[in-house]
Amino acid sequence: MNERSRASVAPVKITDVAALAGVAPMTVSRVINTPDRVSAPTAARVRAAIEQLGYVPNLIAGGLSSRRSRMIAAIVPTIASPMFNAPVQSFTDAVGKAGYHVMLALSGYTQEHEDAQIRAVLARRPDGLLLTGARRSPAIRKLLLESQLPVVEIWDTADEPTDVLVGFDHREVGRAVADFFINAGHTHFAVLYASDPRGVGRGQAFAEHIRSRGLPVVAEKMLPAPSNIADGRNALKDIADKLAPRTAVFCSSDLVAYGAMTEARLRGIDVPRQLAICGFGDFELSAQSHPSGTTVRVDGAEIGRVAAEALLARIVGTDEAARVMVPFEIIVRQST
Amino acid sequence: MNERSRASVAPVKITDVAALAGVAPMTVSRVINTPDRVSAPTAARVRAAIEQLGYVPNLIAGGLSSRRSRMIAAIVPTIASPMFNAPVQSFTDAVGKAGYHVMLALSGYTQEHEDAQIRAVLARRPDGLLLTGARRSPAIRKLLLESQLPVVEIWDTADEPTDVLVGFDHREVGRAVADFFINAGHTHFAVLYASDPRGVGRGQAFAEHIRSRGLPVVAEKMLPAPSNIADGRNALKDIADKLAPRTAVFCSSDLVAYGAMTEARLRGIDVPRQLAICGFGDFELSAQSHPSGTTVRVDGAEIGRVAAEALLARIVGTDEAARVMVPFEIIVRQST
DNA sequence: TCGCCCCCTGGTATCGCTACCTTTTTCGGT
DNA sequence: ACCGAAAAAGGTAGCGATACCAGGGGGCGA
Repeated sequence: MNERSRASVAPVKITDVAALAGVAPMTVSRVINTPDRVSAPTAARVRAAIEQLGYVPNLIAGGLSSRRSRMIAAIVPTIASPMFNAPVQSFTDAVGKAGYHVMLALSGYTQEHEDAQIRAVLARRPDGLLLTGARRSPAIRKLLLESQLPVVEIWDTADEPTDVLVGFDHREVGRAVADFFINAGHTHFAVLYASDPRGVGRGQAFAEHIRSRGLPVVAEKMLPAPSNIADGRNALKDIADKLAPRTAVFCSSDLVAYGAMTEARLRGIDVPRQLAICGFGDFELSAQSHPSGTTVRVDGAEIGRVAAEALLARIVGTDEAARVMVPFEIIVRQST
Repeated sequence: MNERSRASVAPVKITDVAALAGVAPMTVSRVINTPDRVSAPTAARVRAAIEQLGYVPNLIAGGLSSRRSRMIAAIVPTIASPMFNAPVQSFTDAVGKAGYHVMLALSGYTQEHEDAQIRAVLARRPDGLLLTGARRSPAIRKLLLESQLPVVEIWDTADEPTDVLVGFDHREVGRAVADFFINAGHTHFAVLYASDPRGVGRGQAFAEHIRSRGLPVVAEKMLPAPSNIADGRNALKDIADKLAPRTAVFCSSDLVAYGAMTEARLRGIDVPRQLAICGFGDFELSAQSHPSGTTVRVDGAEIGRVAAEALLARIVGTDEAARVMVPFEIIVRQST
């Protein structure tokens, strides 16, 4: 053990502050945590002592004592894709205002890794947990239920969520896009989707809905998750020979859609006249590219905010588990 | 205080495991933390007990006792821009392999907020700290130095970094791009840069270098930070009437560059013949858009990895403060 | 066979803070 | 002026783990 880094970070502890201010440690604790319960002159004296000594409270000790870590763990697949940025940022901001820090863990897109991350963060005794998606392995589900930890699952829906859920139905998105294309008069359809459970949900529901109307799905292709622009370009290359005029393609993310659109134009395929493209996520790129991209918009920031509210309510214990469905919306732009 | 959420998360503690396995708590601790120091049969018995009880160690208690939180705090301006994704992901992976969790905090682009975030995370007694940029307020610098906390600053350079530094010189980038444009035969120049210190560094160094060669900077415009595609489009709109033929514009990010390129093409300005554009960051968009975008590439993942290594070395106390400069590279594509 | 040393294990004392309860002080109402 | 309730402050006892030191047992060299 390294003496230097040990003794150093905060030699000043609450008893030092208390001694300097001439009060009991408990009073210093109150000044920090429940200032209302301390008289103004005492609080001022304590604050002066804190300032003078440069005291930084030790939340590890406080957490052990109070059994509250004031920390919420959030596990998302990745932050490399813009998809989860908005919810993570707004969630972080919202719980931050309530005095909680967020410990962010990245799960990739494999369940084993997510399970491992969940187990690992539980060792830090978070006061709450945000998870992406609503599919848990049985062992983890059991662990979470038994721990009675407040949990919010976002960005998906489920018949029996673990606890609180704030999301939407990806299959419904797929069907809505299918109807949108059908109503626009398209006669042939294709779908490119990432292999994560939610991308698959959107893509397969799209294809099923098309077929249930007796219409042809000329191409259905699965991409790696998370998928990017290059995946979209390559996928369009692969399916280009199957595209009839008036084909409409649904992509599981705006990046894939942008890639498909770029590749189509390079091949002389007119977008949207010969090929209509719809993405998902409403990334800035879709609004600002030319031609701009039709997409499905979900208010990620809203999801983060609502998830934070619901989880915080759950933490203080006032609310029962809630399930909030957030709307989605097809934003029609130039690519359709 | 809510009884339910209190008593629940882990009723099982180390003494329970010890009792079941018929050993002392200390031995259970050894099985978890230093398995080499426990005999195989004992370890097996303890592991069985852990399994049977579903014991999850309490890192808060362990952290208080050992004065090691096994946690590293990372503070970056934002994760909404792709800029910091790579370093954050690779840093997280690398320190994760060494058993550390990362607590990610977002500072926005204001120093006050960053200062507040630093103070807040110090209360959790991280074993190390990753900061973006190398400019600290005097109070924070003093706090960090006195705390002797291992710190790594990334993505910038400084004469006197707080501790370890892994980055590059943004002004050098600006000059390199200026030389690149000059050598390509451009006669007029423009620059669009975000108002964060590093964007300003790149942009102003570019402009100064151009002027020092006696050449004209026909437009110099500051954008909000973080800046996006729309900012790039608007900026090009604003400076369009100042653009002479053979003008070259340097943008402080690939998003701005892409926006500028999109807007230019909509206005019938030929890229790259009438207007050459260079961005910064080598986002996937630049490689995959058409025309593809010339940019400056910095290996963010490498920065994250090296920062992790250096910080971990610092934490175990073997290394002195290091300063690692990572290279950058101009990637020439179709926009120039 | 004896003794030294190392391997393994156990006991004790915190780590820094807060929950809980008790004591002291303040103050309005009559 | 007194009483009782409420506000303010203090004392004590952990929270759940690990550092540190001590002790017991077995292997190996003399």
